[in-house]
Amino acid sequence: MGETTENQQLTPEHRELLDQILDKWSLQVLDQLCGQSLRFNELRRAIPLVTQKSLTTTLRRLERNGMIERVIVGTRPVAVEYRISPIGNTLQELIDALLDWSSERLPDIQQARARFDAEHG
Amino acid sequence: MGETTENQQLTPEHRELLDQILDKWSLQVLDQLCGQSLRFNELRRAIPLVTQKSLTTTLRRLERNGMIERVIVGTRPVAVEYRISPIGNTLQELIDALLDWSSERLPDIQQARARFDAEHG
DNA sequence: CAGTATCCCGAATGATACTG
DNA sequence: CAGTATCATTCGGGATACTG
Repeated sequence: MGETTENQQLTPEHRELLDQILDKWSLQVLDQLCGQSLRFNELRRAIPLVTQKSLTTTLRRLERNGMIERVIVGTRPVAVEYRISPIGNTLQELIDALLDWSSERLPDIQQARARFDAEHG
Repeated sequence: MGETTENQQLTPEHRELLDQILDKWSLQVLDQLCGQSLRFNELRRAIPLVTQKSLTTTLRRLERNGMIERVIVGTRPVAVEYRISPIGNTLQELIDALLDWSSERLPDIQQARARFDAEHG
């Protein structure tokens, strides 16, 4: 606390990365894969409103960034399991922190929204 | 560690909130307002590529969610200062943690990307 | 200065059909 | 089952012009 806390700069590179792993669907996928492996259609059922295409895109991007791992189970038809990776696991803690934060602050935020909506049209 | 860590659920309400404050422009605005008040055009100049419209939209949404405060300085023409709010300040720590995380993990992630890109087309 | 109001286009998303 | 391919659509963002 006595030190000047050295804040990181938000470079384009960081921003791009965070954009790719903190977006709407990615958060829900990572949330689902927290602690359990799931197959494509299991994920699809677990995440309301996601389309096949959006889910595929999201999974590919998360895999490309090393956040999740795609494991092919060579059964007939063929099964694919998705699970969190070691890197992704380190991100989980931060996402949990964000969820804790939003749980804690949501009442204040809803109040702020109500006040804003009342003051403006 | 001995306890089962009780993970928060990512409800639609939480997801919507995080979507509104962790998006591309919001992160950059919050980053800029960390530790200093800035005016509209100062923000605009500080954030490359942002348009007037996108900046306005972002600022309104952050204000509505109680993350920033809009202070009208009643000079002639009129000046408006934007600054981080108390709630927004609690979010700053988490954003800093995300930036630290991405700085730390970026090499691994770039390696994962290279491997993915090599294995796929 | 700090916006609002329009128009408009391209990227992202959805719907549908098909495949290893 | 786990996708890919294609087409249709929407919608956020950009460009531009105007205002308190």
